[in-house]
Amino acid sequence: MTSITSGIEAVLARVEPGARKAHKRQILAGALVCFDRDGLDAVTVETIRAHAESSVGSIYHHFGNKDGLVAALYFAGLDDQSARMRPRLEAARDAREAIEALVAAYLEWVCEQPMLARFMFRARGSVADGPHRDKLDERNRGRFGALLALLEQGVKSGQVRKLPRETYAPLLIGPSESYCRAWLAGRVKAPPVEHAAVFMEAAWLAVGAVAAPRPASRGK
Amino acid sequence: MTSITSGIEAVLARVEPGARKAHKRQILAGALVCFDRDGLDAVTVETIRAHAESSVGSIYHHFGNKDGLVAALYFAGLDDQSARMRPRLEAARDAREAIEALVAAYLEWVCEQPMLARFMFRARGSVADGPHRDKLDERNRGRFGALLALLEQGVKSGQVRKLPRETYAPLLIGPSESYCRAWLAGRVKAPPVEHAAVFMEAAWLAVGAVAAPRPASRGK
DNA sequence: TTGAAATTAGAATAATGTTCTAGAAAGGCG
DNA sequence: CGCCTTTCTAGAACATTATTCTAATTTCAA
Repeated sequence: MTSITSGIEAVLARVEPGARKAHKRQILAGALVCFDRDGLDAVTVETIRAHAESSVGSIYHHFGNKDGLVAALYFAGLDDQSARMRPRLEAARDAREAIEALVAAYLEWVCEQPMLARFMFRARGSVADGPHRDKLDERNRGRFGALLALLEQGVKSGQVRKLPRETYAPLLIGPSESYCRAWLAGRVKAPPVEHAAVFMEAAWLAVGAVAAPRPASRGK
Repeated sequence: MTSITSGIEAVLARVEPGARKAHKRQILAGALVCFDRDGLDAVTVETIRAHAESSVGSIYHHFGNKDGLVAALYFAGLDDQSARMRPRLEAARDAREAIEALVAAYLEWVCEQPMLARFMFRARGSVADGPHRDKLDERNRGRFGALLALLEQGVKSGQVRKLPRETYAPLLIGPSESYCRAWLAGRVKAPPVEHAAVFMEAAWLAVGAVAAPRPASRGK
């Protein structure tokens, strides 16, 4: 039996490879299951210890504290998500392809790793506040840097509308994130990929320079 | 000195009115300040008690437990947000006006109540998981119900595109939420209202039936 | 004024995160 | 192989924090 738990093992095998770290991976995978079932706060270190058949000593040795464990899982997820997206973004030859690739890849990843995705939504605040804030910002810059460059280029060539730089990311992934959050919380049934076309098109409409430059009716 | 703390007093005065509840409001207002400064998890009941010059007995009497206090604050914020939006939504005579009112009102509210808004982003998970899940779902249905009806109507009259019902809300407020979250976390500087036009237009583009029915180019 | 209900108080308790010391396993190197 | 260093595991001890409990105190209506 090759472990049914979830696709998490594959993720961890890449982020924390090697036989030496089997136990560390076991703690992470077990903790994810606990977090998913009970929520971040409700899970105690003792719960994690029991689930991984480990000891508090091991847990603190590997992760420092509970937040450290949460952060490790979070960054593992972020890495996996990036790895899933990178090739598709790199294959894109223009802004529109890149945008559609971004949205599609994001939705697909969430559908493939629902546990991890749910965890990441829940843990985002904890990581963003904690001592890893800088690391997180840096990674996110890396993830969006290439895309923003393509967009700038698109602005010059007239394909992309000139908008405040900091609004591009929210416009592009905001709706997808919002829908995925609802799906992971069980508030809607249809898996995100089922609406991929909708969100891809919306992203392009928000940012692409379409037919009419502006309605421009300012009447109040 | 009419208390400088924040606009929170006005909010609480509506949600928990009366002289009898002055102490309860004081606990809530003080807790919000603590949460905002230190983060949800870092704040202890003792911190809250000290800040409100209260006692643990009072706190537990009024709120049951720490999560109860968090939930009370959360719903106070939700109520205030709804109250801020309702008149503007009701004034809208068609789908486009309603959508723009929704987005504008949301952005304005976040700018007026940044502490409360920041708190709500942080606490959403805790409330959505906890024993108030149903109450939260119900309120959110109420908030979007009227708008969805207007949208349905717009679909019939050809103003609004027919999209999967559950995608409207993410398309409309997803980008705004995403940007507000970034602003409240200090990752971007410009206040959300400064980009109101951008997000209003994006919302309409995502959902409104504009000029060309569809590009429909399916070439890969 | 008086009695019941609501509220406040804070000591006592229980749950949980974290530290610490000892020892076991792993891996290099003569 | 045998010694030594480093890494890892273990779980008891400790510290912090949420929560409970009982006894005052206040409020308000009759």
